[in-house]
Amino acid sequence: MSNISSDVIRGYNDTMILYLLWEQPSYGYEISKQIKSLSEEKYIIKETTLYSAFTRMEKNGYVESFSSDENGGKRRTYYRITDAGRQYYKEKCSEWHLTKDVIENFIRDDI
Amino acid sequence: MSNISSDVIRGYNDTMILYLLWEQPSYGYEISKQIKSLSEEKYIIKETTLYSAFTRMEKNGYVESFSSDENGGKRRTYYRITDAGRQYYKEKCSEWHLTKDVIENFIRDDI
DNA sequence: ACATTTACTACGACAGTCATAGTACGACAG
DNA sequence: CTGTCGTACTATGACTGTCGTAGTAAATGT
Repeated sequence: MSNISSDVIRGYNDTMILYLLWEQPSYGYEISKQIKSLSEEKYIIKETTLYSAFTRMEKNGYVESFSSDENGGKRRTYYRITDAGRQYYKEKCSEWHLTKDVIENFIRDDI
Repeated sequence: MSNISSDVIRGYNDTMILYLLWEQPSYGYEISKQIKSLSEEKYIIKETTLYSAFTRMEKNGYVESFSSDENGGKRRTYYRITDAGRQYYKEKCSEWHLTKDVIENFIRDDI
């Protein structure tokens, strides 16, 4: 039974996160659950990977964080995608098509 | 202009190499040129990456090496895919389909 | 009341890639 | 016959993203 290896997805975690932030800000735990459900449980991002992605992307200016000044509920750190982040996401999307085409030249379906 | 980032392909270098070894043994320089041409110049594997992949895969039993006892020409180290290597390659192929499906849930084409 | 879920943070290890550098042989041009 | 280019590697060390492990702490469920 072959599983998703993280080496494969490496470099697309950021993309997945940005996809989910595209419409509205969100925070770690929610993102992680959305990745799980959108991928039909096939990919579960590790917590450390996720949070370090946030930190990295904030440093790169792809997201910005703000605290929930709530009104009950736990304190959370929300992340909002920036324009640079949207740009980066778009680049990753077109890169994806390229990459997919390249890799598929090396995949056999007939074995 | 978006380029193939090696982070994406990371974890598929081995697969590409094994694909090329499937029919007959080959050696570093040739493999590297085949990857370049099969990918239509879109992906050029770094020499160090390639040779360290060979070493790793030999250690893992996916390939075995032998020297060309040639007959003129330069001395080369050839690699031959093993049964374990074929098995591994097949697993990577089915993993690829899974991975592709997962990632595509996070790619927008309409932006 | 106690366990589980939520929501993180810290730290260090590891693997694969990459930049850089160097070796060495053969072919071919001028 | 000398120098450059293409071939065919090896060595070393840095870097990046992921992951294992651990710990904290508030909120929610039973």
